[in-house]
Amino acid sequence: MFPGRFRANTQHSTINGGPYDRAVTTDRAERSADAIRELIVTGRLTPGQRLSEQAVSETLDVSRNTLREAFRILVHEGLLVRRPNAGVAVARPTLADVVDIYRVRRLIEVPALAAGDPAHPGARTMRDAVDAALAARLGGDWRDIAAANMRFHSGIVALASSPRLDRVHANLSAELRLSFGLLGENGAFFDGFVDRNAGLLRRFLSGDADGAAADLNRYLTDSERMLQDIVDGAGAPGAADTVSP
Amino acid sequence: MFPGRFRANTQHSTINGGPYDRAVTTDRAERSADAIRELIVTGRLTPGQRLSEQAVSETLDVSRNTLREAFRILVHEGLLVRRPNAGVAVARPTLADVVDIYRVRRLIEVPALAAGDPAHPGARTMRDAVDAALAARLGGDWRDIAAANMRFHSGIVALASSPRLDRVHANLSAELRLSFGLLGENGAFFDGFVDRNAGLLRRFLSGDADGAAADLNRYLTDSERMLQDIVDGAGAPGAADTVSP
DNA sequence: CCCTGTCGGATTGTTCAACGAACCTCTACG
DNA sequence: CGTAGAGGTTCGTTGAACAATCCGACAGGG
Repeated sequence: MFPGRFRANTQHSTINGGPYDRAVTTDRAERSADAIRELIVTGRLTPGQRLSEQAVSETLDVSRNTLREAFRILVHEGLLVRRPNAGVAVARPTLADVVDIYRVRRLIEVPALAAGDPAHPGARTMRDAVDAALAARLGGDWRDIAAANMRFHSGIVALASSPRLDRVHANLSAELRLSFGLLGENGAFFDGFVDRNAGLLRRFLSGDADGAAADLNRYLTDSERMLQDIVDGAGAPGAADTVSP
Repeated sequence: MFPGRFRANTQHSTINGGPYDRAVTTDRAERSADAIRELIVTGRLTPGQRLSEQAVSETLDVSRNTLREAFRILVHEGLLVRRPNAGVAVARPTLADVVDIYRVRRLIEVPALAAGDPAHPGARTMRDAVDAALAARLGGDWRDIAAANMRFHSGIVALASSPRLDRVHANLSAELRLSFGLLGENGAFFDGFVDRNAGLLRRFLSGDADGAAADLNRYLTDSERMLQDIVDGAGAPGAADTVSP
């Protein structure tokens, strides 16, 4: 009705455009969910923080009803939790959650790698991710390293060529990054893993899938232990919630 | 001090069949989703069938907005598919879907059983499910057998004590039951598996977890092949689909 | 001082009505 | 026979409204 309504067209398809540019973006609720998910996994929303429907709907410029659909998605993914009549808040991963996430990761990733084919497109993803991680380490932003690391592991899962495994794993990654948020600036954490990933990849590409899988298993064990320590250490505050950036 | 601590968890376990009152999910959208899911997995809504927002909202006696939240959940679970500006329809599982579902099932169930402890509560679920299946076979309704069979396998997964695996597996079960809908009345399908489950369970309880896991592996292979034939036979008409009663 | 019960404001859960836009169908025309 | 329109139907999204519930402040008693 009013010009103010329209907004954020950006990549949005024009009125008609090519028939093929849709299917990816449309759908305001999904886009809102993407935006909020991004805020969560990048740590700009912290665990326990409450999200007011009105405030967020104004920020994202969508109606409350549409936003509620977005919340449904994120609650279903486990990134948000809902309390009856008290709205939603960013999930607060517990130690048990971290353990569980790693258990599932191990179950998915290790067999995928052990049975993987170095010629599979997923291997390309892994290679690119390692390169990106090496470059990011020079750049100095540990967030970039973390992102590349995640891509590396999603490449491993891709080796299985299973849409459902990809989906589940993507979800686990998001939950994990939510836990990473507790890292704060303490992300030197990842540096040691970059080389291990590179070695693992070399081994895999050379045909030693079983050896690579064994490497991965150790990696997951070590990584889990480190993350457990972090979550455990940061799990007591009790004070949380309420927006206030 | 901790009036309402948000904690990630509680997606009520849908294992229990009885619609007991218990702190009912006082959440209309979720309840609506449950109702629709039930219609889908019991075959009263057939693959490809379109769901009108207005019609369904009147049937369930909820507003269109609330129903849209329920649709979001089910789309996310893969039981409904959404076409832009054309609403939602019941998903139409393809052969690739069945293959993928079984791949993930195998990945989850076999290790869970192999590493399972006969003293775990999940074993009790398995035992009860076998008993129920044997009873249902006398009763004659193959749907009861199918339901018991599903409970048996969810018991296997429960052995792993992983909330996330439980959730994923429950979702797979729902998708599978959606495929079963194609069975029509042709469900003698399951009869042969009841005894196999019983044998598998006996083996597991006697301490031979590895042998039981091997049984399970064969079971999944056979079951998958049978289901593939069914889906293949029912999905024949060209690549294009569209409902066409 | 701390605990407890109550009250008002704020937020959520849910519904309704509305409107543009996209789709589907059926017709009329070349 | 095929195609272009017209019209109806449904979706996508919004804004407003109301009851139910929760949260925080406040007052009173131990």
